Amino acid sequence: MYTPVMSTPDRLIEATQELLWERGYVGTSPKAIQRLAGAGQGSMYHHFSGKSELALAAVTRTAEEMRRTAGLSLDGPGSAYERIAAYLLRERDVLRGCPVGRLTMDPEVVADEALRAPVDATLAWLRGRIAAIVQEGVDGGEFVPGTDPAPVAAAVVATVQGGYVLARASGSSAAFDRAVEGLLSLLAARTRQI
Amino acid sequence: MYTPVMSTPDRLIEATQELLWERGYVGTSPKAIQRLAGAGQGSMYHHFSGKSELALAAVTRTAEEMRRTAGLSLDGPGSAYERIAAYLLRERDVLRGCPVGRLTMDPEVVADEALRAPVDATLAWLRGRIAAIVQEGVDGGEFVPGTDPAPVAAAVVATVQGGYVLARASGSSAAFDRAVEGLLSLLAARTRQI
DNA sequence: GTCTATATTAGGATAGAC
DNA sequence: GTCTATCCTAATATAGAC
Repeated sequence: MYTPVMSTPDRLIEATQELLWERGYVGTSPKAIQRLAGAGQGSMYHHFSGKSELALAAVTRTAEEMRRTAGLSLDGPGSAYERIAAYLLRERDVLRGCPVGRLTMDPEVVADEALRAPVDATLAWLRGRIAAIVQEGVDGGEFVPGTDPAPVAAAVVATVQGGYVLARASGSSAAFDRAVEGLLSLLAARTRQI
Repeated sequence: MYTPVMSTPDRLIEATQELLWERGYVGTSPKAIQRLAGAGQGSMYHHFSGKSELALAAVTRTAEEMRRTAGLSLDGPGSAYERIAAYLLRERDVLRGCPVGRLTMDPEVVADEALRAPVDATLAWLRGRIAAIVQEGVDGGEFVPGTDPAPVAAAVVATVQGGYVLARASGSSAAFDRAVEGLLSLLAARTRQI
């Protein structure tokens, strides 16, 4: 039977994704990547020019994956409120935080235009997608008129990103859940029965 | 005339505060601290046992300062909504992010009980203080009944922390302002004229 | 208290053999 | 493609002189 082993470049990228999520760019060393990928020094430098090139590949892939995951909730069935709630309430490994948002705290990521670009694009896409859903809700009479899509969408995304901060500070996912609960209660007050 | 020069320990702590804010624990080296503080190697190790002890002093001080700053808005004049708005809208160096919240993305901080404790305590205090203000607002008839203080407070703090993430991702403070605007618009809808 | 030496390990990569 | 050898700098201290 055919055994689909991941290629060395793929294993290296995946290991880098893991480490960037856990420790950030500054805290991730080439040696740690090699160890986690089960690849040798020479192997890594054969496939990639160095840490920064690997990081770019990893961040790009993580960003794609996040869009796909978020899309599952946002493009699902239900009213506008329900889809936003589905996004906020979906299963998460809260204490690990967001693999994309986390990178914004890394000085080297923010300083590197190429590394920051996919991070920016992903969060901008997320805000835009949620704003479009809010707009649908306003147009369909689900949200009360005067509900401004872009600010509400920014608040939704910020609540998630900030929820991770609260959870990691307290060592418990409860704080994340609380923040989401708070935002949803405020948002629910802007809906009308339709 | 008396010239109040900061003591070497104080300069070391302040330099560490700066670097932890900018680069996190993992990204901050003893050498960088010494350079920024204008202190020698031996001097630093004379006053502190090492990086971790210095970091603890710095984090503790940063946490105190954050409470004081937040208190200025939250304990100020005005209605409950106005004080929360004052907190959300106060002058900030948005692109630098939160010196306390930032630390939650650092694996070594989260792993170290002593370092995480002041971070946790500060954010918990902030949530509690805001929840108390929301409760006042409910009791005084300013917020509609059924407004649940703790979740709303968590959402407020999460919006700020997440707003920093959005701002740093986009390289502009506009995203932070948007998120705050969105949350305030939702919160305003829960107020009644009194 | 501060300085200079010294030590050990890791970070980040290049060179060339296999 | 992968491995080992080698290189240079930084990280994080300790030791002892001044």
